[in-house]
Amino acid sequence: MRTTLPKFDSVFSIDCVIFGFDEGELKILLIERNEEPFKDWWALPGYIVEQDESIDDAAERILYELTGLRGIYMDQFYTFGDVNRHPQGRVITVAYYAMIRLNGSKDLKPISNYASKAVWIPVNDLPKLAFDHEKIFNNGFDKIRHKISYQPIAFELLPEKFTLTQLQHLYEVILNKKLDKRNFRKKMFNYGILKELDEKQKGVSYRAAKLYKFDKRKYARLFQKEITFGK
Amino acid sequence: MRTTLPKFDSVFSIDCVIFGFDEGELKILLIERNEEPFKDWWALPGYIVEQDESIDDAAERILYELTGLRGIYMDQFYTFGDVNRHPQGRVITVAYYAMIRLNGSKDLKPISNYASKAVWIPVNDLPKLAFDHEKIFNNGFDKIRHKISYQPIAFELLPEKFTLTQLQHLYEVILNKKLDKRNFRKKMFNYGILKELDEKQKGVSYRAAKLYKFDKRKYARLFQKEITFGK
DNA sequence: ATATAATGTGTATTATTTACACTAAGTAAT
DNA sequence: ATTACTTAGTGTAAATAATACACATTATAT
Repeated sequence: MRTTLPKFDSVFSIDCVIFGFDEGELKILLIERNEEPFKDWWALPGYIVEQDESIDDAAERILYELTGLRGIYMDQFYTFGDVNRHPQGRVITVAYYAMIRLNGSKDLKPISNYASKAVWIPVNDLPKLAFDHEKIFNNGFDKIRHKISYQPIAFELLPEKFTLTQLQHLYEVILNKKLDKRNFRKKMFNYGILKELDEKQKGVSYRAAKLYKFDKRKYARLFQKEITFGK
Repeated sequence: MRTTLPKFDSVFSIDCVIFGFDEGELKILLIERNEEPFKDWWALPGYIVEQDESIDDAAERILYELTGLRGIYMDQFYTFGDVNRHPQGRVITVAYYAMIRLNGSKDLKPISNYASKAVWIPVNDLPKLAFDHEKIFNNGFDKIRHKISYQPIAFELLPEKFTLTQLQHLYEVILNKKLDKRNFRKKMFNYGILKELDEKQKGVSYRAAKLYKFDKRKYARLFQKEITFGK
């Protein structure tokens, strides 16, 4: 009977699907790999978990190394553990998604050296990816599509102040579906998590829309219950 | 720059929350551990993933070793990767839940030797568990509670033929909530995934209820769409 | 002033969810 | 065979949520 842990060549890594919403397009952050295997391929940002860090910490670190951002909304969504998913050995990867506010920010210079660059690429225009990263991306995209229909995570992708049209466009992009303006607004107002501001859009060449903020307190209260199954 | 995988003492394991429904109670299968650490403690069935098996395969193997069953509904739900969750080294664990039909079957003799026994224990009456297994269980329970509200996974727990009252009791136990009989039936019939049989319950000391079967084909059709967000 | 382009608003219809209580059928005991 | 018991099985009205659908308003630009 085994009383100590076995030692075989196994490691675990983190891969991140980092979503951003910019100029009406949903994008993810991809890196160009700077090391073998798949050197020079596009890939999801990810790396091996250090021995003394939790997987959540590793996910945050990787995000930080690539974007310089901390305290971002991240969720673990699935772990990929097929035997041959990594050509150099047994590597299982825990996948996270993150959502960040882009605000028209440019491509980033990664702090890490495992990536030669990091670029925002529209989800509808992704290149071939290293490893099983396409599968990981698809799985992550499905997850946020599902989640957005019962939790308004969309706010994480928008600037602090946003218009309802921007919010609707984001929903449309994620759900890949046109929505009705009046019904959409009714639904959002009914959630009661929008704070109307005394402010309007600026710099647009047409009628400026009202700006709104997201009310985190009410949000938290609303989605504690989450699941409803009446009497 | 690193070009090969690092080798430090890391392994990954699988833990399973195996649900069963028996005599109106929701239960999970626990083992009594037969090896250190936590020898003689209660724990979730789980073990280290072999080098040449995928994590999904490992989950199925572990379930098989404990129950003798194959082809059971299983879903990966979360990966736990805190640094110190295992006293002997760095072990992350990928958690799965499974649902099996109990049919009043007795406790099982495990085929494996890492467990001295395996016992069905009501979820409302769990002992202290080894490692972080309480956290894992709670997380898994939350997941099925969530999932049952949009996919009728409850059928996986019931015998092939069941009464509506049994089905309702199962929902009530999982949701921890009384449901209204008429509304519940209406809802279930509306799904259109119940096949009414020409048969009744036997061996009960009161009016026997009609038996139903679950229509897998209609189920699959119904839950392909899954998410709805109207026009 | 005028054209332009997006904002912002209401109502009727339908479907879904909820609340609620009694009769019917079979079993068991006498 | 009657009776008592226990669970099965059923309908309707009210409230809420979801859907379909079109035009006047407002700010900007010329």
